[in-house]
Amino acid sequence: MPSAVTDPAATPPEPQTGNSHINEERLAVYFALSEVGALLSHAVEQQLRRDGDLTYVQFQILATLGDSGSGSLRMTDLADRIVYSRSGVTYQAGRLERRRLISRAPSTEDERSTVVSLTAEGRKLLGQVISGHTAVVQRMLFATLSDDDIAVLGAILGRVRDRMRQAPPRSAAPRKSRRAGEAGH
Amino acid sequence: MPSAVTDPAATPPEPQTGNSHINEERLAVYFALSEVGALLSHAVEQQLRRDGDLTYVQFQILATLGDSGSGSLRMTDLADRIVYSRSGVTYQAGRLERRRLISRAPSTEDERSTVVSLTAEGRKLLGQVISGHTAVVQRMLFATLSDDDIAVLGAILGRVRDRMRQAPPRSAAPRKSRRAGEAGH
DNA sequence: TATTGTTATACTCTATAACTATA
DNA sequence: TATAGTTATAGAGTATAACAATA
Repeated sequence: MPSAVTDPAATPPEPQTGNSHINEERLAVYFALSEVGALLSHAVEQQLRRDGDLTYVQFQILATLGDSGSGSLRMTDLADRIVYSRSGVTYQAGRLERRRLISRAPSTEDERSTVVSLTAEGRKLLGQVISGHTAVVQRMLFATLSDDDIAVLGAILGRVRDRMRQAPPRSAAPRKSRRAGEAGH
Repeated sequence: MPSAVTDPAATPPEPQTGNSHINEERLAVYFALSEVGALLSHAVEQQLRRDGDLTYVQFQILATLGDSGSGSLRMTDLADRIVYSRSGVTYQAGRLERRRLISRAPSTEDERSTVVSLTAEGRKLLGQVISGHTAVVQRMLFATLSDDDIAVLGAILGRVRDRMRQAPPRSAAPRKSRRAGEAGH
């Protein structure tokens, strides 16, 4: 990672109160987190592709369906759960449907809606893929750590995650409102 | 995150020796790490786009050049540093060159090579963007944590990262050799 | 009128291989 | 022959808006 980030000429003009600002140690932690996240997601994506020829989003769709008791969801609800745009879900659902991993049918209750369902084939593939998924995570992430490490890591990351979820997207100027279409990365 | 991952029918058939396998707590830690990584990188990408209309890869290119004393690198060296395919770097360099943030010129030493250089404009933009970059990381990641937390987190993640770097891509069957073309996500 | 989902369009990015030129 | 870089091609994914059907 470039150390240009620590260039004094480039640091923000905030008051340096000692522990309120980025320093070398914090940068190193940030880079470590970035790299671990990137390596882990890369490994997971490789595994998903190898074991099921699935992208991460496609896996998310199958897993979300598999997780919903009935195995079925409306397109909109699916999009909301995985935080993805509707047209994006339509596109991905089209690909999964071609492979017979899901099926789509109009809802009987509300004829505007489309209900997506996991097929038997889709459920089977999901089971196969999840097993490799957990194996990768165990090998890449947990094999290195003691139970204490895991507990501490979980406590810290849980706190950061909760804070991030609340954090407004900007310091000032709250956005008009969050639109579904913005969600798709 | 779907709990289908914890479905007993889907767990790998490994011996459950107590601390060698994924359990609920570990899954929660994995999900927290994934979510923190995703939220952080999403926030960083938003910031880069907002403050400089740059993608992360483009920022990496500028930062890597800015970090190299001279502000210049060969295309191949640049590709190696940011772990990206050559044709991908050619494509991104084309975009950055159109915006006059970098320039390309044939090398005088080896006429096969192209030397990429940060322009004054590119250096200026880099400085502007980095300041927002560190601010985002401070706000999203470190504002929540004590100095102790940061130290512990750094120690654990550093260990995981070192291990991940060594880890062979598969359990068995080592690949023929790592090709540059594979690196570009 | 609002909502659900699809489609059309255009653009970005990636992967692969072919290609030019220099060494 | 090998290396450096570009280009051509095709495909995946995304964002936007327009659209038809239903509520």
